Formats: sequence, C-alpha cells, structure tokens
Amino acid sequence: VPDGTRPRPPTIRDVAARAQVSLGTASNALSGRAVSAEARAAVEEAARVLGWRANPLARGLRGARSGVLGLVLPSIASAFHAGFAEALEDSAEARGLLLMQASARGDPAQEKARIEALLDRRVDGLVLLPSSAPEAGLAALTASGTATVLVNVPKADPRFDTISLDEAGAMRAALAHLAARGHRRVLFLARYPKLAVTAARIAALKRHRRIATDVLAVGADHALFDGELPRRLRARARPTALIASNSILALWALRVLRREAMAMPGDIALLSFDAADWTDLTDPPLTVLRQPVAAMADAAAELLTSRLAQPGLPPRHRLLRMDLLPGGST
Amino acid sequence: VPDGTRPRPPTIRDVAARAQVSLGTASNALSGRAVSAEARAAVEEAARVLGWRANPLARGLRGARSGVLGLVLPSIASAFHAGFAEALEDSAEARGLLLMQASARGDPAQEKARIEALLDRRVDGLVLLPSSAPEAGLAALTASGTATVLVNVPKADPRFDTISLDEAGAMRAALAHLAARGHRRVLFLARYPKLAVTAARIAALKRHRRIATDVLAVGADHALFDGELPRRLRARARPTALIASNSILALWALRVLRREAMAMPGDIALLSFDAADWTDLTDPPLTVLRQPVAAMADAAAELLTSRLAQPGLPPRHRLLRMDLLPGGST
DNA sequence: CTGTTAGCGCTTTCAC
DNA sequence: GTGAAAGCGCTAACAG
Repeated sequence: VPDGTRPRPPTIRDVAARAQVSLGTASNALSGRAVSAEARAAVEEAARVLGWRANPLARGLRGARSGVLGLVLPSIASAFHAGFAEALEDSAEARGLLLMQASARGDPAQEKARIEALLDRRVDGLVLLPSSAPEAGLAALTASGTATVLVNVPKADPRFDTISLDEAGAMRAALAHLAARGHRRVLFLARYPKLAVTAARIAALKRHRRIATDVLAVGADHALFDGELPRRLRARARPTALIASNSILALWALRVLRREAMAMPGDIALLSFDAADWTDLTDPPLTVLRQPVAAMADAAAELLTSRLAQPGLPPRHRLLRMDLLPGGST
Repeated sequence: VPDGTRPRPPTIRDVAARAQVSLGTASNALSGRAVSAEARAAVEEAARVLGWRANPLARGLRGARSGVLGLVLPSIASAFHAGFAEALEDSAEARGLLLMQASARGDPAQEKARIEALLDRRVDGLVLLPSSAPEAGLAALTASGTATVLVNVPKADPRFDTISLDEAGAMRAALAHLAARGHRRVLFLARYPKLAVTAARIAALKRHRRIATDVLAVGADHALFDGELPRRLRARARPTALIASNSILALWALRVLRREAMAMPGDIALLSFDAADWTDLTDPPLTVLRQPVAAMADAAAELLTSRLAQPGLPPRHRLLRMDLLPGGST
C-alpha cells in the first residue's frame, strides 16, 4: 500500500475546531450529554463532514464503556459452539454491542490467557463456556470485576451469573424414551467423564432404576473407541441402546455400527446429545437432544446488559431445557 | 461482585518505583529495549511481584503494535469457515498474536461495520473472507493502510495480499472424475451464483466440452430447492450427476434424494465441495473436494507477519489446490 | 544507558 | 451550558 502522506483520521479536536466549540463541549455533544441544541447540531454536522469516528482505545483508557462483549469458548468446530457464537453475535448486535470471540481449545492455560487478553482490552462483559478446570480464568475474572456470564456450568456459581442446561432432566428424558421402547441396557459414550457437564449426565444416568447403564469414556482417543466399542457390542450383557454425549461421538459410533453391519434401531438404538446439521440425515434419522442455542445466547446477552445497567444485582441463574427430537434411530 | 476498594491494577509507574528506576527505563526494559542487565532484572522482578500487565489500550493509543489480528468472515456456521477460523487461531498463536474474530453474515454493510470496528481497535493485520460486495469494506481497509489478506477471492487484487483456491481446477477435476465414470449430464447446485467464488466455478463448468452442464441456483430458499430439484431429476434430459457447491447444499440434495428414493451412485451421483465431518458417513460416503484449510490459514498468517515486518512488499498472491477425495457416491 | 518530558484521543472534573 | 485543564497508561524523543 503506497503511503505518502496518509491523512490521519480526524480527532475530536478537529471536530471541535470546525464546530467552533471547545473540545469539552464537542465531547459532551458526541457522547449525548447536556449541550445546547445549536452546539449539538454544529458538532454533529462537523463530525459528519469530517467523517469522525471515536477512538475506542482512547475512550477505554479513560475508563468508559468499550461497547464490546467478549466470548471465550473451548472450540468453534462443534456445531453447538458455532451455533451459540453466531446466536450470541446476533443478540449482542441487537443490543448495540460488538462481540469479540476467542477459543481456548479446552486448555485451561489458554482459557486464562484468552480471558486476560479480553479483559486487558476492557471488554464490558464476558461470556465464558468454561473448560474442565476454569479456576485460573475465573479468578482473573472476579479480580477484574468485569460482568461475566458462565454458560453451560453444572450448577450456579455464587460469584457469577450462570446459565445451565438441565443435563439431568435431558438424560432422564433420554432414558425414559429408551425405556418406553423396551431397552434395559444402555451404554453412554463420553469423551471426558470428568468434565462437569458430562459428570452431571453420568450422575443422572446412574440414578436411573429400570435401566442398567454403563459408561465408555475414551478421551480424544479415536483408536481406543474403535477398538473398545465393538467389544462392548459383542459382550454377553451387551447394550441394546447407545447414548452419545455429543455429535462427534455419534459420528464415531455410526462408523463402528456400519463396520459391524448393525442396523438402527433393530440391532441397536442410538440417541445423541447435540443436534448437528447432519443428524436428521443419517439412515434412519438420529434421535437427538437439542440445546436451545438461541435462547441461551439471548439469556447471556440479557444477563450481561442488565448487570451493566445495574452492577449491584445479585448473581442470577437460568436453567434451560433441551428438546428431545425423536428420529428413527431409537 | 462485591467491590469495596478493588486494588487498581499496577501501572508501569508502580513497577518503576518498586524497581527504583525511572518510568522510561522501566518501559524500555519491559519492551525489550536496551537497558543494563541490573536494571532489567530489577524491573522484571518488580513487574512479576506486582503482577503487572501491559495495558494494550494505552500502548495502542501511542501507536505501537497491538499484537492482535482480526478475522472477518461471512459466517461461522459452515464447516469450512469454522475450520479456517480455528486453524488461523493456531497459526496466529504460533506467531505470538491474538486473533479476534467477527462474522458478517454475508451482509456487505455488516462486513464494513465489522472491519471498521476492528480497525478502530488498531489490529495489526486483518484477514478477510469477502462477501459478495466487499468494496465498502475494502475501501476502509486501504484507507487505514492496515496489513490485509483477502482469502478466497476469485483473483489477485492489486491492493492486497490474496489467497485463492483453484476453483476452476477443482471444478475440472470434478468433471473429469464424473466423465471418467460415464456421466454426460451434470447439474451444479449453487446458492448464490453471483458470488465470485461460485461464479468462477460456474465459468469452469460452462467451459467443459464433453459434459452437458446446467445450474440450479436457489439462494437461501430451501423451499424453492425442494420443489425444483425433483422436477429437474424427473425431466427428460435429466442429469446423472449432481455437484453441490457446499456441504449445506449436499445435505439438502441428500434429503431430496432420499424422499425420491434415488440411490447413489446407481440412480444419481453426488459430488460436493466442502469436506464436512459427516461427509464420509453418508451411505455411501460422499465424494468431496476438500479445501486445504490449515494451509490457507498458515499462508494468511505468514503473509501478514511478513508484511508487518516489511511493509513495502508488493502485493502477493497464493493459489492453493483442493483435493478430490473419492467416496462411493460417484 | 538513563531520566525527563511531551503527547496519543478522549472523558471528566471544575470553575466560570 | 460552556471552556480550560488534568489526567488515563504508555511510548518515544530528547538531553544528560
């Protein structure tokens, strides 16, 4: 880009000069404070002509609102997270806020780094989908005093506004759905059983009476899964239904089932958390538990904006339900 | 969050005082400029003890590097975009840069707004996956002089560094693949035929000799697609193969094929741009053209960092190829 | 090499 | 209401 003398962007000083008012009055006018009608008109006109844009860095430095919301999530590659991010961007924009997002790869150290980077940039509020060990990041958050919403937490946290999904209720609904179809042995497929959300699902699973349940937890190890699931499917007391803790695991399971030439729902039933765009396209379509992404995003934006308006509010908790969408796979 | 007297975060002034050096020396030490070994040690120790963190707003205000890269893309909900965003975040982090992303929903006005918001915050560089009418945004970009990479553009732009995919080559590969399997009539499914990338694909399609080609363009109108595709599939000179311009369209097509009880590849062949996580899970697995997401992201980061180091570089252009992954669907 | 000083663009007292 | 002036935290020029 050839430079030469790039005309520097106009400052509020330029605007004040052109409107023939003092710098302070220009500032007041542009930030919607009390000024005379004439002064306001002159300043706005000058700003328009000059193409003035407020410099958020300077504004933030002096301690005002930045108009930016931050979002930190474990990954953007899952349908659930991408959907939430997109919905949150909508909700934020509807409230005149910009969203800046960063992903943490499920790594607590990166999570903390991302949170701090956003805090350093003086975001007005932060939405966090916590990793498995979020304490370091949460400590930075409380220390900063920034308005924060924790999304997808197992239970309310007295330090923050929180939004949870009714994991236990969803699991109960899934089990009831399967029980009604005659299933008595269910295998739950999970990646990280220690993850709070997953743990809540497992707890609800264990609490169930009519169905014998078991858990296959494989971490990120695809190979382990590919080896272990077929073994479980051939065991004596083999499960008649699988519940996948997310759509990735459902994919993995589908691959195994195809390789084993097992048909749904005859040979085995499959039910999955997460409604991805492909889940109604399998043969037969998958029965899924769908998270109310848009409602979650809107609740997050609402909690944040209300707290910005009224910082003294006590921590609030919102519990949202998932929908069980029956497909042919169960 | 109960406040009381939250201890304000330490400034460089506090660090200087504790290290018994001047503010300037502290700044020099902390920004890695020339200072004596003792001074450096004292300052670093003080910063560590105090838990000092540079305030990027103040830093940016004075005109230094912000250490932040911006990413503006049309949407995060597609596998391709999400994959690119994630890969770019990796590439940026490997170079010590933070990535801030915002999506524009394919709307040129929002695109411009997002670009300006990022520029206002003094990002060091910006990666843009342009919408169909990016000129307004591009003008803001040239005016600001910020290092920029345009990704997924139909051709090199003399004002920016650019990264393109070889759309024509990919389309030729797809057609050759189909021709070799005896197909002579192909229908290309697109949403926005005017979109530059799509237009490039269509141009390559029309140029082909041995195969009769047609285009079904439906915009975002799912219902139109559901009505029109079956009609085309029942016409006299009906196509024997479909090429979907992205994985969403492939999904839509799969739904129609199932409803029409047409099997792949016997009744009809299907080939799709975009390798989504589910594309090898359909029955039979889909033949897809895969974009080299990681390579694209890394090229973008590389172009940006090299330009930051050397602003005078002439605009560069990178052309990357897609891979044709044969599945059973063709 | 070090310390002093002048801003970056804006908001915010505080007199008038 | 309005204007003058004092910073926000930091970097960069400049003298020592």
